[in-house]
Amino acid sequence: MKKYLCVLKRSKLFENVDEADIEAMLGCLEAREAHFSEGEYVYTQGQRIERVAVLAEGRLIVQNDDYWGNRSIITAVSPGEMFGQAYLAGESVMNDVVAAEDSVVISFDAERILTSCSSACRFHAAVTRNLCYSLSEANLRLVNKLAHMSKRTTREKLMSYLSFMAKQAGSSAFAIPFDRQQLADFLSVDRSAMSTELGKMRKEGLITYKRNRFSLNQ
Amino acid sequence: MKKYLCVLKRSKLFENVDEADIEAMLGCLEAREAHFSEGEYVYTQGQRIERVAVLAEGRLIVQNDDYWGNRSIITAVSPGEMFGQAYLAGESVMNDVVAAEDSVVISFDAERILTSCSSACRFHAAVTRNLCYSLSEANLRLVNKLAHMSKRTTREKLMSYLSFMAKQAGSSAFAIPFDRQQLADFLSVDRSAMSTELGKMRKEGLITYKRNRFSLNQ
DNA sequence: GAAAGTATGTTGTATTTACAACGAACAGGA
DNA sequence: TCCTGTTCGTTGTAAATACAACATACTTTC
Repeated sequence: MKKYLCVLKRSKLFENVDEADIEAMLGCLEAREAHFSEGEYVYTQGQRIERVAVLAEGRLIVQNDDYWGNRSIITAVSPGEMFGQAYLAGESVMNDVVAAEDSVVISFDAERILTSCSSACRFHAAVTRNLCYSLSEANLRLVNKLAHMSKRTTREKLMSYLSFMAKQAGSSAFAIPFDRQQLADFLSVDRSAMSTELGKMRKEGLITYKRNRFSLNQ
Repeated sequence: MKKYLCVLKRSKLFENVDEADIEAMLGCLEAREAHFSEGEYVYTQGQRIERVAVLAEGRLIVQNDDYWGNRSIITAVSPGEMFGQAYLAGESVMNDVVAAEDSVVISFDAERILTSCSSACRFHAAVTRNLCYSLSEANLRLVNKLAHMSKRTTREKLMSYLSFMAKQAGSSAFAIPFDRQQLADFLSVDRSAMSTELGKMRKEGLITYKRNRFSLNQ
């Protein structure tokens, strides 16, 4: 497991913990290394996990098949990324996680992470905190995205998103981290329809923009 | 603060901790009681909080005004509910929280919750765990909702939601916790349009339903 | 600077959705 | 039973959106 310490160090779970300390904690956190060949399932729908995992090597796909067999890709997982932390509280997994390449996963016991141990394990508290921070940040991202997505029209979604970005930038002029296609995907709308709507909003004087630089008026 | 112990006990933050232990922890968690008159702001957009709060009495509205002054209600907070936990990691607040009635808020230092203390404070670890569980559950709820909402058409949203409920129930027949209007609001679609779409899906043999009892076919 | 590739904007049409209005089914109480 | 309010389904119309196809602008590469 030693060879993956540098990947673990890059993960949110072990932020501000250095490799030696991570290594010292592996036992305490009940770390396990698991190997998956391309196409193998890491988790399957219905399973209970109660572990938090970090991808050490390879690439995973989180996908969901509905009752009628329609598959949708929820997300991809790259090395250093954490997954499974949404199932801490014991809910059963609702998606399949499958290895898109030969992959190595290192997982930790959720209870152990949450249960503080003897002072011998100095950085245990840092890991607990990192886990909480990460969950908290994820919550915030999701709530914000949901706020935009729950608007009914393309224009409202855009106004919600652009307002948010302006607030975040603390200025009515700001850059967005998406190109048009990515923004459309993010807001779940059609790119060209969105482009048209942006055009209308500009014509009405609500906004001005060029490429990924926007400015809100009035 | 003693008079609110029974409300705190009902909150997710203090689940499985009894009143005496909560009282013993108040100091350690740096609990503060704050009173707000109707209309007063509990938090305002842009603020940094780094506290987790529980509403002890009254009612709060979490609302968001966009750049052009359009206000939207994000959620209401009832006594016993936790709020602010999405800002643990230090992000600044993106919404306004305003008292809809005269309200009492008890807040706790986020760092203190995450930092394990001497064994004198026996149930501190339980609170840390509760906070994590709560964040984890919220994440799961949000991700699932987002999965439904990011579908483009009403039919796809319905199929996604109904599939999810079937999986959760472990059966192709299940009840949903919403009436039609609530379901439409949850999926951000028009009730009557949704009703029509459900009718079509039934006619095509995909589903059968009566009131809030659904069954998936094929 | 020409060519190729990518990103963005525009247009017309087909489809989907929202909206409004109404009627049927159902539930609870007087 | 009748009355009342609520939920749910249906219909027609207006509006919004997706889709496809193409035009334009900008970038990169040679």
